[in-house]
Amino acid sequence: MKPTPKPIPRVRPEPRWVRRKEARPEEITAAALTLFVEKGYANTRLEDVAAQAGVSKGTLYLYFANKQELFKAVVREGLVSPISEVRGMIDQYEGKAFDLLGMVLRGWWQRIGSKPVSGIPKLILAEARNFPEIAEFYLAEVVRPGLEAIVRIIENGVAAGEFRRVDARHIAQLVFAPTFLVSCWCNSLAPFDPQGMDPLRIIDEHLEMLRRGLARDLATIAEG
Amino acid sequence: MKPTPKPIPRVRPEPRWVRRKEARPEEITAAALTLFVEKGYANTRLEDVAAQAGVSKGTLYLYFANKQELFKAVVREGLVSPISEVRGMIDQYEGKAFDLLGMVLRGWWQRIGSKPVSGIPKLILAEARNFPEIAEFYLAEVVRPGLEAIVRIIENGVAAGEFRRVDARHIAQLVFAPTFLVSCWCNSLAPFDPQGMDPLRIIDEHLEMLRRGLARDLATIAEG
DNA sequence: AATATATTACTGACCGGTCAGTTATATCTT
DNA sequence: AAGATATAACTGACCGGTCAGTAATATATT
Repeated sequence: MKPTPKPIPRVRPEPRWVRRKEARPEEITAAALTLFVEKGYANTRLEDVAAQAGVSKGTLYLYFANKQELFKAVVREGLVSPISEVRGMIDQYEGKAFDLLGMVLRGWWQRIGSKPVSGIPKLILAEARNFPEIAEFYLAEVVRPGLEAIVRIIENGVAAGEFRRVDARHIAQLVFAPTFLVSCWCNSLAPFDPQGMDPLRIIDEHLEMLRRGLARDLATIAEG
Repeated sequence: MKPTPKPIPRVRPEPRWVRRKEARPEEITAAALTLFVEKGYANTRLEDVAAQAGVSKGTLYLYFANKQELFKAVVREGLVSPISEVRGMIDQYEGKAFDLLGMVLRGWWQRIGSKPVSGIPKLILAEARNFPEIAEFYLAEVVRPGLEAIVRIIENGVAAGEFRRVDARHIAQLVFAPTFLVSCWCNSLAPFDPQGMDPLRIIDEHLEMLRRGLARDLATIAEG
């Protein structure tokens, strides 16, 4: 029988953990986003979130009051910066309304659609009835401002004589529709049918349809 | 103190319940659909489903092996008849491709979009990762056939010289996008913003955009 | 009486949330 | 510079409620 090995005294024993008060919240919300998107809210175990964030379950509760608050934090964090970015882009723009539409949609894919944040709409959708507070928040902070932004682009286009006279509100919803479809697809069915959708290509086709569908002067359609 | 009233012997005591072997399954799946759509899969208690179906919890298990099977049954049942209906409509059609597009989209709203079944896409979306089997089923039985149908309409339109030369597959996805948006909206955020969306109006605007966006002969655009 | 259908009462796994205890780090003392 | 002391970040075992699923029992139907 081997003698019990005497523990080797290490000069610099690696600590079991280190203090990282600043970094924790973001790491936790990032892990939570991943798991929420993958498994849904109810099916995500906080123990797994903790593990993925490299932390213990108890630690979660040092930073978030409970599961709901963690969920809210995930949503808020995921949306704040992207929105303000797009906002900035639109406000300081001068040029053809249609080109701005193109920048917004393609920018959306680059900064949101292709990133993990794109899973948030799916989450909201699924959990809206269970979290009225979040539904309201999402409506007020994302849906309405986003729609409003597109509405203004359309109205500018109409005013400039670039677009035909349309109901800007309904058209704005149609402008959004494909991005919504894409984000939902990528975060739920795509794993089962990888080649089923080509987001960038769809956005391009969508833009072409918008160009033709919105044109006031039919002669300009051929130019594209 | 009143004497405890002697129970009145009834000639025809109403039965506490009656056998309704045939009717149960549908009633149960209908109740389940309602609750699943409202609360999500995990958050729906079978006890509540049973109550809503006017039955006790144990009875559920006479007709469905477990919660998952009930869920699958809900999805399957909700999709079988609507799909075959739309199928029939498309197969036996002769006429302008664009008009058929209009019939399909407006028919979708009448028979699906405005009905409880419209909540199913939301469910699939939310639970796809947890139910690979259902995801596959939905892809195979709904998404691909549905897309294929639209693709054929577009291709016919192109072949007939009615539409410009387009990539039918991507356009088909764009055709679907607004219906998807509408069905998700109605079943999650609409309760918090009732006037936020007017489905029929959106479909009409969408059709107008399609008419212009797909037209080969620009002269025909003005006709609409 | 026999069987199918339904109810009721129960079980046990699971997981959100808690908290007593542990360990890394900062500060004080010599 | 080297302990000694204090603080707060972190851990993980545990508790309690919830709910899917089951077993035992009752009622309807033939």
